[in-house]
Amino acid sequence: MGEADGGRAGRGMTVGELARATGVTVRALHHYDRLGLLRPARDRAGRRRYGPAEVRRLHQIVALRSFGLTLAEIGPVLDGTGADPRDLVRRQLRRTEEQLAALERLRRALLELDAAWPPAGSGPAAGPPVRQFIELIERTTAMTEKLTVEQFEQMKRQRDEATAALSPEQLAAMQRERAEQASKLSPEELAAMQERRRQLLPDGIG
Amino acid sequence: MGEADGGRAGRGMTVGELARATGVTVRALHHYDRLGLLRPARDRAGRRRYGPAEVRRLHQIVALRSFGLTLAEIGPVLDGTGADPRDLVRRQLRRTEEQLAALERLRRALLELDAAWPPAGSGPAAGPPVRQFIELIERTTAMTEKLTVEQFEQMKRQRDEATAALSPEQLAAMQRERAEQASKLSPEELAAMQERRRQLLPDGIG
DNA sequence: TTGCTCCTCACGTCACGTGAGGTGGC
DNA sequence: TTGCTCCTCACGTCACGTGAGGTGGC
Repeated sequence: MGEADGGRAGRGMTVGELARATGVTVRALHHYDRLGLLRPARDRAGRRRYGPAEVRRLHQIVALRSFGLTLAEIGPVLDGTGADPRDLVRRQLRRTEEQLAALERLRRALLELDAAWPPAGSGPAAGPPVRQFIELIERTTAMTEKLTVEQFEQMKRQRDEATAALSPEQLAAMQRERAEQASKLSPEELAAMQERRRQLLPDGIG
Repeated sequence: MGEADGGRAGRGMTVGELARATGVTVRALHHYDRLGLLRPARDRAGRRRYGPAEVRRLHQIVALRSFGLTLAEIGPVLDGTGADPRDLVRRQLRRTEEQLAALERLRRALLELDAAWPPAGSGPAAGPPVRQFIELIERTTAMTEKLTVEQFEQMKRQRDEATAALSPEQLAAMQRERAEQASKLSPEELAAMQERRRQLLPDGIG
């Protein structure tokens, strides 16, 4: 037995066959081979031949990768020489939750930005949208350091100029949008934003 | 005027100074320079000198980066030659929400995995934790393709072997954990999991 | 002989980190 | 003269994608 299959399958699948069967690209399989993560046998012509054991290992690799492990972590785990898998799972969980928290902050900031946008139909008098965009971001973003007095004055001047260029209708629309945006935030979030702004003011102002 | 400041500040800040002032690393500033994103003047010795305009631009870069824009996107935006910023914000929002959805699926999977863990105090008879880990993952993971009959038989055999190696107490504990895990899922999620498993079965089985 | 698959370099991606080796101003 | 900061290469990161140029089996 072992030759009853015609000899071809007995030597295992080629990269292309395995790639088609699993959805993992040929290049990825080359990559895993080079890393020593998944080393198939070679036929006389030097081509990779994947047997059942390698196929199984590939499925494991794909599974572990889908759980967010790096390739460097996967090798030791599969060989049983890595850390306690349960710790690994919990570490992954912590990593994931940190990323989730960061993404949720980003999402909230983008929503704020979108909501604070000047009204759409305000015409060409609204000025170049790019400048408004930048200013909006500078106003929305929490800067890491306290503003200098000059920076503060400059921002004020620019804001005043921008405001002066708006029609009364636009001003009203902006105020409405701001109020609407504020209504979406919890009291705690509102307080946090105001505190953030306060802390950005140079000493002796506000 | 312009020389009243002593000449030094008049030529702007050095990279090191700017780095210390903003928290952006010297290497990053070099990087932005090379990309053409933030090109300071040079003094006679060839050193970078950042004036107020460059400092301001840096703040804008940092702000846009914090919103998830790539450096390649930031340049055009700041120069006003990019796409409509509002579209950009909304695209970012969509990207972010997709990433959030993916991370939430991952989190849920990791929680399932952690909850399905064999009891801790079950002693050395529980077998090498790594093997259990792998099996657990193979059972938990949604594979992309239908299992072959042989794969299915192999999985069954392995599961039976693993089960046979467990003490009655361990078996009971595992069943309890599974029930507990199931109770955390909504009826829809449970149905989806069962459907997923059904679809993995080879034709003619189950 | 023509396709098809396979092979091995080797550069590119993204936003820098991290030396390596050398120079100029206080 | 000693530090300190600055400079420009240039490789490394992470998991491959994407050609480039060549070979072997049906």
